[in-house]
Amino acid sequence: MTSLKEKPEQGLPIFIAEELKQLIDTGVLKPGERLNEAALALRMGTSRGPIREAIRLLTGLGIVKAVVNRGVFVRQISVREMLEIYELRALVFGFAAERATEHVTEQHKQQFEQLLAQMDAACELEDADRYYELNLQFHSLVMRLSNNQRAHETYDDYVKELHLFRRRYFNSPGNMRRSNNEHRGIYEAIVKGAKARAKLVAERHVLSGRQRLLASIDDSSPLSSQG
Amino acid sequence: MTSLKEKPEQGLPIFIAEELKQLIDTGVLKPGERLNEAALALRMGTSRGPIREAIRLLTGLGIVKAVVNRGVFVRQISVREMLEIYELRALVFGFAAERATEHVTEQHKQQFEQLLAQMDAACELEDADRYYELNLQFHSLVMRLSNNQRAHETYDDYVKELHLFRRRYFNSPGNMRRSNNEHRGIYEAIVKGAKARAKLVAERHVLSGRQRLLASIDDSSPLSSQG
DNA sequence: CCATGCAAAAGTGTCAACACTTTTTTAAAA
DNA sequence: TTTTAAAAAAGTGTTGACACTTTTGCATGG
Repeated sequence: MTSLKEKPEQGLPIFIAEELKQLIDTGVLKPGERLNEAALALRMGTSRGPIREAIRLLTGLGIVKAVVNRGVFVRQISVREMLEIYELRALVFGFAAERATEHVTEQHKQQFEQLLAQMDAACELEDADRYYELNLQFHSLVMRLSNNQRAHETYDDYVKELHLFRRRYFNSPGNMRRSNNEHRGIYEAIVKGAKARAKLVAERHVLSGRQRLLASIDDSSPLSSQG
Repeated sequence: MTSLKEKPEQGLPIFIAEELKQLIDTGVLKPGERLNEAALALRMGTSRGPIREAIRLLTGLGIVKAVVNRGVFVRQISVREMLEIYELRALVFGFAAERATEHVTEQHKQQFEQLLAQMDAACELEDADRYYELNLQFHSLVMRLSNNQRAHETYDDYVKELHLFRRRYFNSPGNMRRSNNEHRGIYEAIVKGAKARAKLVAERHVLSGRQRLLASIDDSSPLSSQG
């Protein structure tokens, strides 16, 4: 698949780490699964050294978990952990929305309105993939307007981590429409400069996402803890 | 200094990473300084392999920054970054204080009061080291009562990261007293169950710490950005 | 048939050597 | 004296080999 046709301009281990992240994100490597160094080395066309370094990077990032003499495993997120991360994500998003009231410009308003219109269109077409992509952009715009780069990075990390929890989002058309209504509420509060309201609706938007996910797992999934 | 007299029960690279963290925390390795693999290997009594893995771990943790073919450097935090982290730290601490109102018990109250009394004593004795230690415990207790383990970890990470910024805290007796008054305010709001107030005073407590630090650097330090 | 223990296989941990890049030193030319 | 280029030194990047640990599979005995 990816045997170094592309050249690692930034260092082989970093390149491999990116590849591994992708393998994990796309579900090729599933949570709880062990990463076989020799097999990965063969696959990537390198020796085990860079593979090990890449894996250590991911360990530091919290994406995999190492057990001495037994290998590293793709991290499994417990329901409790997921709930905790959602709480923090809501907190940071609320913070950003509040701050966004201070930094939003006419240009940003146009971007917002364009995104909202496009998301409406995606709702009509029931195009979940497109909606998902636009949704990311909307959140990213809010985070950018927080004027706190670190908060933006943290938020993205939370989203990625929550991705580890469940592979695929099921956005029913109904959910998409409801979600975009919430987006409108956030946008309107931001342009009005209604700080407290922006914060509140932004927090609630994330937490309602959590609620939907939570509702969709109540019955199935044992979901071990590990950690 | 630490040439493997102690045995790495958890894996050599992890052990080395801990050592390196300590060297950085204690200022032996200063921000911006390069980590020499061969020298470290010699010092730790191992080969370069485990050293490199340890360094990758630290890279993932954001403690050092790697540049290809030129080595890794102890991370330097810019003023802007410091301010951003302080904002997030305040946010998380406020969140925890609010949640703490829901989980505080009689036993915790006793712990709080003991800590506050001990900090008062440290103020009287002008024992900054002792105060610092107790201060950490106070914050840790609040974070524990948030009932969000991840938030606790995040908070600790922020504190450690801010430590990278300036080696030594200068807590003048006046600052210590003021700080502990704020602690009392937080505690009282928590036991009263005054959520909004607990959140507010907790946030302000962190931000006033930021203000003090900021005031102490205004004149000196160029403090490059790097990144 | 199940339990126990031994041996082979698979896999991780560490190392020393070599390749390549960057930095420093040295020396010659302007 | 300053500039420039080449050689040497220092340092990072990668590899294959070997040591050690864990797992697997098989055979033996109950």
